[in-house]
Amino acid sequence: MSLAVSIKEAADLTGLPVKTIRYYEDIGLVAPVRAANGYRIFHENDVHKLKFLARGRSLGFTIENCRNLLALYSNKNRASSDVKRIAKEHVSVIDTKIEELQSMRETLAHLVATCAGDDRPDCPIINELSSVGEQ
Amino acid sequence: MSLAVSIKEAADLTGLPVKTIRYYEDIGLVAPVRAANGYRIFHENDVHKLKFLARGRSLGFTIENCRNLLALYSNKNRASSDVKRIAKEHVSVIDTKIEELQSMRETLAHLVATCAGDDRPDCPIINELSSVGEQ
DNA sequence: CGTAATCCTTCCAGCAACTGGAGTGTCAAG
DNA sequence: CTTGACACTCCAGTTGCTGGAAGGATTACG
Repeated sequence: MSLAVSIKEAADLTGLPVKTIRYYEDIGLVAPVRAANGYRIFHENDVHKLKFLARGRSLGFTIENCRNLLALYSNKNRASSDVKRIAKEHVSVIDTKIEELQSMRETLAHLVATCAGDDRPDCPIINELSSVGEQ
Repeated sequence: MSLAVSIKEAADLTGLPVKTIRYYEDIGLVAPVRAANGYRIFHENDVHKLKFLARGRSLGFTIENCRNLLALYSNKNRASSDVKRIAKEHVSVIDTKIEELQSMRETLAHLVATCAGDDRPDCPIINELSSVGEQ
C-alpha cells in the first residue's frame, strides 16, 4: 500500500515546518485526509505536492504562482507552453529585482568607501541621505 | 519664515504617498504639529526627515535601519563609524540577496531553455518541481 | 496504573510596511 | 450653495508565514 504519514513525518520528508504545512492546507494547497482522531494523514500524493511547493517557493515563486503550477502539474492536458510562460515571467521579475539590488549596492558601496568611519561626526552616508548635496 | 505645508504638499515634495506619511507618523518617525482644525503641518525639518526616509527606504534600508540612521542624523555627536557599520551590514545583506536571486535565476533560465514550450504536456520545469529526477 | 514526553488539534495574534476603504469634517472656488 | 479637493480617524487586508495558548491523543517507562 501507499505511504501514509503524520504531519511531523511530512515535515521531515519535505523540509517544510509543520506550521507551514497546516497553513498550506488552510489556503487550499493540499488536502490531507483525517484519521478518526482528527489527525491529518498525508499520502504519497500529498507529500509530493508539498515537495513541489517547497521547491517552487525556494525558487522564489509566489504562493499564487505555485498554485497555478500545481494545477498544471496535476493536469495531464496541460501544454508546456503555459508552464514556460509562467517561468519566463518569473525570470524577468527576478532580473528586475537583481538590477534594483545591484544599483542599491553600488550607491551604498560608494558611500561606504568614501566614509572615514572614524569618531568624527562628518559622514558622507548621512549627507547623501539628508541630501545636503540636493540636486 | 520657514516652510509649512499640508500632508499633500509634503507628499508631493518627498514623493511619498500621503498614506505612508501618516503611517510614518503613527510609528513615530515624524511628528508634525497640528493646526487648529486638526490638519497636520509639516515644517522644513519634517519634510527633510521624510526625504531622508524616502531615500533610505529606496536604498533598501528597513524602517528600523532608517530609525537608527535618523537618530544618528539628528545627533551631532554621532561617530561616522556607527553609520558606516550600519551601511556595511546592509551592503552584505544585499549581496546575499543578489546571490540567492542569481542562483534562482540560473536554475529557472536553464529550465526555461530546455522546455519546448509547445502544446505537449511534457515539461522539464514541471518535472523538476515534481522531482521526477529525485536525487 | 500513573505520569511524562512527545505528539496532535484549533484558534488567536503578530511580523513588515504599507494600502484600501468607509465614514465624516473642512475649506476654497464658482 | 453646492461641488470638488482636500483633510481626519479607524478598521481591515495584503504575503507568507510564525509564535503561543489551551487542550486532547498516543507512546514509553517504571
